[in-house]
Amino acid sequence: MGRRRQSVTIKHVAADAGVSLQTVSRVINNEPNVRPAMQERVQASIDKLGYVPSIAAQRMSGSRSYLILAINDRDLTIADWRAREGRDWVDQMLLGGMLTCAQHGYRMLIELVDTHTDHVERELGAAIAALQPDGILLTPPHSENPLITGLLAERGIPFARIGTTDEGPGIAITMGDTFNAQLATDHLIELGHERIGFIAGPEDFSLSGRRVNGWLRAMEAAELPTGGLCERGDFGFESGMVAASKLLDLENPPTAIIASSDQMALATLEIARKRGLKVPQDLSLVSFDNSPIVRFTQPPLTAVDQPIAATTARAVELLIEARTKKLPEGVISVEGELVVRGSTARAPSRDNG
Amino acid sequence: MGRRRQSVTIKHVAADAGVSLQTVSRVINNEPNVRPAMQERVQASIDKLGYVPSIAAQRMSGSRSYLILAINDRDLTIADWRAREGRDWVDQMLLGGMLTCAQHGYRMLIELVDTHTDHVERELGAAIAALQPDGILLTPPHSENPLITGLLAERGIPFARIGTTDEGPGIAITMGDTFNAQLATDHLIELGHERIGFIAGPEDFSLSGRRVNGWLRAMEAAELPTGGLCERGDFGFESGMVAASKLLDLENPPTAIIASSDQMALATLEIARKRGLKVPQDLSLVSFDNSPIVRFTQPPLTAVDQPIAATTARAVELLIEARTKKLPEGVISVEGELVVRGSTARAPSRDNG
DNA sequence: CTGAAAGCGCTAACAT
DNA sequence: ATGTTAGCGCTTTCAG
Repeated sequence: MGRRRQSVTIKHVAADAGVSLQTVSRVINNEPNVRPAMQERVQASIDKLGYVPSIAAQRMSGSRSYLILAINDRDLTIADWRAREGRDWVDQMLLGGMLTCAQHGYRMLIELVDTHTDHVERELGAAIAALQPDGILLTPPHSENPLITGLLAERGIPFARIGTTDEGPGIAITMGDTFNAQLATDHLIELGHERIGFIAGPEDFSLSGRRVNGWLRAMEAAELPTGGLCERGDFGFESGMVAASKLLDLENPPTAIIASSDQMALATLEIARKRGLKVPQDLSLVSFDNSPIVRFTQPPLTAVDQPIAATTARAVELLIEARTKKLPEGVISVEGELVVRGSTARAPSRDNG
Repeated sequence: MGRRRQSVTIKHVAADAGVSLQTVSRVINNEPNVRPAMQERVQASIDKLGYVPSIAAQRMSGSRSYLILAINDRDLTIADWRAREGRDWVDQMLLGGMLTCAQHGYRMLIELVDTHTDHVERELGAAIAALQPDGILLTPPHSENPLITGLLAERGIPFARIGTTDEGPGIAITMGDTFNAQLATDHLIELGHERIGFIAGPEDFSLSGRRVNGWLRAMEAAELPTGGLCERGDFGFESGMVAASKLLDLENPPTAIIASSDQMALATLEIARKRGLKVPQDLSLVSFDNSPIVRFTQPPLTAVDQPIAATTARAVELLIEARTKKLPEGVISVEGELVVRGSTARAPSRDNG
């Protein structure tokens, strides 16, 4: 209704402290060329009046908007929310992103954007024009969409590409997929497993390939065979069933399986149960998301924890720093860790097989 | 870095269409007094240039900020995020709130605020001053904090109080706690249960009382006893263990228990297991959140689904309407529903007891 | 080091 | 029905 104007503005502070607007502005923004005594006097007025600058006005005058935009895929995100299966990707992003933003006086805003339509650019362009964010966080699959990265680069908006190792403009930051897969594989190798199967994710997610590489690397380092031991799924349950079946149908089936997603791990668990294979006695199983549900299965799953919060936090920091420092070149990797639960155990002794 | 100015402004559109800024503004805001032909001409220029108004500028000139602020309790929210136990309250709020906001050209922004400190007012005041939101969504326990509701009322910012029936300024909107508890109780009564225990939530959450009332009402309507059948917990697991034990220690113990939270339901399940009571054969159990985890227990729990998304969506709608229409008086209730799973069954026949 | 002036993009209020 | 003017709160010039 009635136009709500700012209750306390920079003018009030200036008047109270008996200085010019400019000096107040300098104090707010921690700029140099303010004598300590002056700085204190102004700060006292700010505190006294409870003054907080209007972000809109700051943005208007060509300064920052103090807004970081996190762009998520609309369909995937809404599907997760509706499914209510405990996938907490968004929460973890908020945990890492919001808190880091808050530390620097920024806010994080989530924006859902369709990848699959031809008006990605329009949707994104509109969000940028309306909000004028100081930085943008791109999550898969957006982080590998050249239409998007191109647009952002062109407009000169700092952005981070989460979950990709592609070269290009903006900060590339991954969750250590290769490293994490090695971690999981090494864990199984240490438990004496020699035939370790891997259920990969879909090819259009580059992280799928990196995870396969990590597994390959660890297997090769241990001089273990990999031939025929890698099947590909699409991250979903059904595809996991198919892949797990194929692996267990092998003449010489694996004694351990690493699945690239929680759903595919759940599917593997289901297939094992159907075949009378006990987990972990007969088959060890490692999941590749550490989403909440994997703790509630029987047995709870050993899982690679994707450091979503830490990665998001780091990305936000870099984005905020981008205003002053130069963005780092190359790929940044925030490594995950393995959470060992009940689904992995020593390999069954060979004579039992 | 370089001040990033709007690429296409209202000026460009005005020039392109050969009209005044004001006319463009009128078209953007769907205001009257624009001839259809003119409206079309301007819209054509807008589309052609891909113009999107700057929210900052709109807000600056005393118009809307197109921002809805959702205020959540900092400690509780962060604890949930860190625990990674699948509690998806925030996600459901986003699902209902963000999508509804988007339909109206608004954005929803989450802000974490400490309830327990003495500077609640400062924190909230700062958020308001910085963001100048058009509406605010208050979740428990903030929705019942008079310091907050008072501040908001004073500043004349439209706000919704979610999960409360308290009188006062702002829109009060509940998730049908009384109704939902009745629903759960009626379900058990229909299954032939006559002794139905209830584990209430803590007293400082008003919804705890409303849920108890729903249970009482249903029991009384069926002329069933309630004496000694209500224990109180604090929503947490431990308290659920204590409460469930007390109920099952009764001389004439209940054959069914309704727990006011998922954690307390899980605790009841655990206590039942320890005592060799089979769920649902010996004891039926209903949970009062429908958070993701209750689907992964053995057996999966029958649960009251809290319509968080629907409630948030409704609240956002009302907040946006508040600009033009008057806010509704009284309490709005968005009712939930019962999701029947494997933890409820016919009451054990009396001669077996 | 501090201040004064100009302007960001938009809309409310007032013309016409 | 359309155009003009003034100003929102702040920062960036540019002067002192």
